[in-house]
Amino acid sequence: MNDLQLCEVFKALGDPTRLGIVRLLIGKEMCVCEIMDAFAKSQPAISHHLKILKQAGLLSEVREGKWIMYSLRSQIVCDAAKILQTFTCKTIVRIEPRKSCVE
Amino acid sequence: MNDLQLCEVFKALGDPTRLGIVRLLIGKEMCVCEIMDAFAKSQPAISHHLKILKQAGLLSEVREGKWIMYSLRSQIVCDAAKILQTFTCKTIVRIEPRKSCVE
DNA sequence: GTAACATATAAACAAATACGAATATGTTTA
DNA sequence: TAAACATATTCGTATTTGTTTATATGTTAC
Repeated sequence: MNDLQLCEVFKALGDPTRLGIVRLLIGKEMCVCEIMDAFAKSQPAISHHLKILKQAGLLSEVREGKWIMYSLRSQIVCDAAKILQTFTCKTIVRIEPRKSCVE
Repeated sequence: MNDLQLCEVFKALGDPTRLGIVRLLIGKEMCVCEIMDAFAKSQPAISHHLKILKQAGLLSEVREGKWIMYSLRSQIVCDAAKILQTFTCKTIVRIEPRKSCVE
């Protein structure tokens, strides 16, 4: 996953409704009407958020008759979490302001 | 960290410039002029992004003379990464569409 | 003190985003 | 076939966001 994709994942997760949808989908798949019931949002609004999550690679969908079942793509979540972990570094290397700042 | 704070962290990371700033600050602190040099952005633009990252809890700042040194708050990054990890779940629990969808 | 430097803030604006209403598409059932 | 249902798409609007220009604030050097 490159930084642009990672960024898209974070942007997708950076909305309360979408973070809620992701939480809702942990460990199970759900159809749109079920997801809708969890939020005070219109059906097109939910559809819109699902599209953004899907484009970020966070969701996959499978049609089952009348319904379209959405589920979390755990691998993507896991990848993003792992990369975020690598941002953690306990040792702070104190450096001086660069020359051009000082001169 | 509650979901709203988590959301704010993800939103902050969901911009290429800000993700770049965070990457830049891994393991070291830097002043604004140094951070500026890494991006083709104006000083106010960088200041703005730093503010958003700071508000999300991702950065801390310390003034040192003329300069203000920014550094990553690893604990916040670590917390967010851990929560994201908990979203990962290998077992998909297949459930049927709820009654009100079917009737 | 004043000048130069580092950074923040304000104002203005274009672009992106979230949303609802209306409509379209695809599926099932009768 | 038509009707009902589940979901997506389009469109218009209000809001948010990223940006630049101009200005303000705080610090150091002279």
